[in-house]
Amino acid sequence: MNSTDKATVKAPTRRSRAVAAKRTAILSAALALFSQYGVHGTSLDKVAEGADVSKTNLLYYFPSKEALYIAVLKNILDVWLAPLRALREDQQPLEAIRDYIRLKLEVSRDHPQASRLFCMEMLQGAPLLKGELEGDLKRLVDDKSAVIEGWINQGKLAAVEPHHLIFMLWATTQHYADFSTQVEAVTGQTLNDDVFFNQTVENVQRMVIEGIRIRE
Amino acid sequence: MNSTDKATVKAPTRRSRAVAAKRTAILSAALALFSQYGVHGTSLDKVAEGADVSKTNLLYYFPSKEALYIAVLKNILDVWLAPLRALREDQQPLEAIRDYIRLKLEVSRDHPQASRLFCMEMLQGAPLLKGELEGDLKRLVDDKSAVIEGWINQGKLAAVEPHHLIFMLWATTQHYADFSTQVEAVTGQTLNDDVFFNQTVENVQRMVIEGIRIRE
DNA sequence: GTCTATATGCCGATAGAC
DNA sequence: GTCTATCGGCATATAGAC
Repeated sequence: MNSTDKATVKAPTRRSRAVAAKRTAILSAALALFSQYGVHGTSLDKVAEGADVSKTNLLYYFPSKEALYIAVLKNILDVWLAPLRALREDQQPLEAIRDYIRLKLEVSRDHPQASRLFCMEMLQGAPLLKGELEGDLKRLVDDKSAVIEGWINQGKLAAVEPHHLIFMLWATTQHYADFSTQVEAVTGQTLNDDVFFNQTVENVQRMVIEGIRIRE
Repeated sequence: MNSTDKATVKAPTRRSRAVAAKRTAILSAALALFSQYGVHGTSLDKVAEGADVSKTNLLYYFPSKEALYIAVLKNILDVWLAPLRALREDQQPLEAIRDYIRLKLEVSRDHPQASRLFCMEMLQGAPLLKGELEGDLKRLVDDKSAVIEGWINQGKLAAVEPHHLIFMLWATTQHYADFSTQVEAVTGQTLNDDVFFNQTVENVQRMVIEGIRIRE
């Protein structure tokens, strides 16, 4: 900590802002590289270069590569979970799910690196996130499963296992970020193309919604 | 996966069989490690140890780490694509898709490492598979899209973009292999559990099928 | 085909001046 | 906080004997 300035804690000084900016620059460069080459495939040299700082300086802000990686993961977890947090029982279920799909596809379009890094961590068994998964995430999913269960009991939704519905929502929306290379190879298009984005939103919404709608 | 080595075209001697066995042992150990730790996170030492050969010996069979990685990828591509290849227009569409989902979930259960390594490669932009993706895979997907299009034109399937339906099938089924850590953290169960496996098959089938069924 | 020994390069992290 | 210099370790790959 900076002992020369007692006001550091309250009002951010010019210096502390510069420090914060450097931290975010490093985190951003790390996310870009980790998500493409993996943690082991990325050297601190490259991260430093991407953030325009020296490697030694980087290690001043983050004491080790693992510490940096954990910081990156913590940063993106919120973005990733935000759409699910937004699900609430007082909404109309089909509208809520329609909204969720659009939101999550926006995340896939606007934060593909976060999505991919998260996926990569999961593939490896989530050694650094296992705690969060079994704690916070499980609670969140249990909570939202109860919401879905409620909708089903009110006859507003077809009887499906809530967990599997949540997995389907996750899988179908993330796919466009995580497998964007494949999507592009096959369709020749990207979510960044507005027409393709809207077509994707509508198709995913329709298939999922029709699959869980109640019919008379 | 269980394909025998074709290096010796005529009569396989005892020696050539031993050689083939070593190659597959190395490929198998490499798949297990690469899919968990990534290529960069795995040393040839560990692969050699896993295959019970010396590192120098391993490098006799595969001249470099990259050559080994490519060999592993080529091996699993077929397994991964087999279910899609099985889609044929003369089938009843809903039956065909129901079968596809079960087949692909069996792959997720029985070859999770292949699924994960494939996913990992995709996340990184598929530098070594891009050629295959834009060639063979694109042709296969175009072909199967035409099949789906045919079903739609015959009024046997709801009007959806075939590509998005294929992506949905891929995404929902692979999820249980690629994100098995998360699935297990949330549900406490695995596809290896027969009850959970069947529940998964039924739920995915129902949600997807209901989403694309034609109703009067 | 299989081994021992080793060349060679990179990378994470530390020491210490300023 | 930032720099230069460097240590120590590990990993890929090769050389050469058997």
